[in-house]
Amino acid sequence: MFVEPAVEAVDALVERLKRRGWRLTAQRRVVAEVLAGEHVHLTADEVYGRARRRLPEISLATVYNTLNELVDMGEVLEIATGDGPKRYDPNTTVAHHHLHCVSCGALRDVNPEGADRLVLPPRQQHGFELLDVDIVFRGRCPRCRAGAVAAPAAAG
Amino acid sequence: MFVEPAVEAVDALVERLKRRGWRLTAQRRVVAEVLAGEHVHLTADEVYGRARRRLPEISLATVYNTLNELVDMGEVLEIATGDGPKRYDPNTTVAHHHLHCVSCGALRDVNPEGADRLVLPPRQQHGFELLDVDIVFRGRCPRCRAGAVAAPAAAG
DNA sequence: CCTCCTTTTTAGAATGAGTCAAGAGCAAGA
DNA sequence: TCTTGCTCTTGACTCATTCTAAAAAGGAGG
Repeated sequence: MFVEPAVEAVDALVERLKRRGWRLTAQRRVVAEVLAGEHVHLTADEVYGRARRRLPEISLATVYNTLNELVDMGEVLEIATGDGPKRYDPNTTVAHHHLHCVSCGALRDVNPEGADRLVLPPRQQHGFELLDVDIVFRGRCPRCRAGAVAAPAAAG
Repeated sequence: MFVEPAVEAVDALVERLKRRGWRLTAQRRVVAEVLAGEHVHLTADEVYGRARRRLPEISLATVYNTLNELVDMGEVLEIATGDGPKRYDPNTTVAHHHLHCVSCGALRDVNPEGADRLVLPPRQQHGFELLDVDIVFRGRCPRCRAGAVAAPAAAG
């Protein structure tokens, strides 16, 4: 039998949110569940689509509001890849980086080797206060390598 | 006397473009000069503003068209940082990465140590055909660290 | 259960970056 | 000069995202 892969993640997320005193409404729960239940990173519109299957009355504005609240709380990471809309990544507890398909925009988590040995010499910091590093590998996903024209699919 | 720092870069760029058979019009020249003459990375709108000082009739669409042509030709790199509009980086000859101010959006070139030792193990490539890697250090630039409220300045 | 007050949701308008299309303007060659 | 083919401009358009104002839903106190 098939076990939904991220039930624990969803529960943990919901737990953390409740502990913060965040009022857990039906809409917010659905958005959180959709996000945490996926192993790929969705756009706001994709979240909206999936959320509507469970809660047809939900509005796009609420999806945006909820996503932004989650981002502000540090529970979700917002990733802009340049082509197309932002994508949302619920995996903030484990440090990781990304692999991005330049053709369809799909985004996956990866943990490159050597990321911890990456340093910016003080000489090159130009007086910046450093906060963190983002590493994005760019490439073409299997689906886009196969099919000539890459229909911007739901980010496999 | 003061020597404009990037005259050579501009000339080299213009040379390469002519060699490709790209018709060098007044508008295109101005856009190329503005881009290559800056040591920071400008948004399309900033390029437009600077270009208009030299050629007041130039239109924003032409700036976008020219920037996109330069990007397609591989002469300029397009960088989307997530907050705000894309920025354009004329330095494509030397491999480099970026330092991004999360507050005002300013973008600088850097060459972190250890970037060459960064690898994505095959196990984690998920069948992607890898093209390249983008490393972005995020932080706060001196100007934004100083002034409390960061006016989105012209990317110092 | 009712009332008051706050928070959340909603629909739709508004914004901003970027693109597109149609006509006007030029440059070069016949 | 005329034609042909780029290139430029204007303004309308798209798309992602945010804003606004009003309706709805909770929750606390009576």
